[in-house]
Amino acid sequence: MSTTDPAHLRDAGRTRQALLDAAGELFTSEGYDRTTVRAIAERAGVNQALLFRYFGNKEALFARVLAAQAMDVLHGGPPEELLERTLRSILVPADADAAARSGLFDSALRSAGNSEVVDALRDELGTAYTTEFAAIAGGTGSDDPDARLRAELLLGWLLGVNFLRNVLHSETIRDADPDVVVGHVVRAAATMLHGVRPTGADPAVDS
Amino acid sequence: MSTTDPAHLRDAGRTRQALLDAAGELFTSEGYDRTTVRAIAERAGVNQALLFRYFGNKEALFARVLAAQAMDVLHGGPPEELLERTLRSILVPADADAAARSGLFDSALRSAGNSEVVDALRDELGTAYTTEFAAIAGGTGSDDPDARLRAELLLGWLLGVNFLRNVLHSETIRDADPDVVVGHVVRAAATMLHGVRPTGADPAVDS
DNA sequence: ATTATCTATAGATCTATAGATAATGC
DNA sequence: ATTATCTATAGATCTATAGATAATGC
Repeated sequence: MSTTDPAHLRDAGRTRQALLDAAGELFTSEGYDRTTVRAIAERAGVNQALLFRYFGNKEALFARVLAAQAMDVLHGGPPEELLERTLRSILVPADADAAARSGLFDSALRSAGNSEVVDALRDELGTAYTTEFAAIAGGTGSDDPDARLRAELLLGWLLGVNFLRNVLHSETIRDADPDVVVGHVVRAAATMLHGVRPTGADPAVDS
Repeated sequence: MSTTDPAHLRDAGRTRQALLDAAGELFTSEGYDRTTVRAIAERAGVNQALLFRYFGNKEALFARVLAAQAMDVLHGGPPEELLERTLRSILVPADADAAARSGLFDSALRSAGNSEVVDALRDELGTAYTTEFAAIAGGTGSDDPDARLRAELLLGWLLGVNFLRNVLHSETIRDADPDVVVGHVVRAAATMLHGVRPTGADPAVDS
């Protein structure tokens, strides 16, 4: 790892990034309130005062983390695959990146940030997701209120499944075959999104 | 209200209940961490030291609140109606009771109680819910792993929708017709729970 | 006399800042 | 000389307890 690299002992950019990474991991696993600035600095391997130097305060750092992670997921691929892609990143947080990414939800979820900054940001992210889903649900126009509703219900599902999997560490979901989980959700989502029941033609009917 | 009733100025049972009620409301709206024992006592209209006298500590009080609310929902009606019933209590928290009830989710969700007591309790409640759903999903036996998985995915959906509605205060969900929301979710859930697509016979196909 | 309630405070956090120190870049 | 980093601490919480006070029940 780069932590032991003596060539970067005094690098503002690296320190900043280390703080962002550490904050992302801790906010994800502990939630906003239980993550102390001291813990973030310790994990980042830097002095606690630097957090304030680079981000001003704890909430501003949180907002940065949230925004960065959200954009990562949203622009990780084509919209049609957003559901499956997000779901898989929730189910199989193989690498540290993926785990951090799914942390977007947890962070938003478990933080009760009352600050206007954080609230506004959270609204913005929620809207971005919903709009993306609504585009799929409603075809072209996302101005169909029902399409928007169905999109939001879907977002809710992702939030909840992620919560069960990555916060409560549900054994049932952890031990399940991701393909099976994705199958269940995608099938049910199709029912809801397109208002269509899959034509009986598909060969894989369970049991 | 009874707060002004001079006949109950010095009633241990009433004080205890007032603390439970106040704690339920605050844990729901603020989460565990942001709810201070002082705030609970103030809302209950009693001295802050009494909370410790009657419940020992903050976490024990939280566990009490969580257990009480969970049992309320689980035993609020027949199992077949659990999904719709829970969903409606999430969507239309008409009275204070219903709002408090849906708070079960929020409380569990937003608290990151690391205490073994709270963790154990949360596991227990999750299992109770999942078992109830699994019974519907898998017919008689809830030992079918896939039935259990589908049940848990459903629980996750409820968690997420409740989070959007009652924590993030989503306008889209708040303004939607509860019957429509229930319709979407129940239809999609049926697809997943019974592995069956609804026979085309039903008259209400959207648009 | 018993017990519900209140006052006052100990002790342990946690965020944030002020000011000193030391490593880099010119 | 500039700026990244560290030390030390102020100031504001928050949980929990010890001990005093006052209302009830016999």
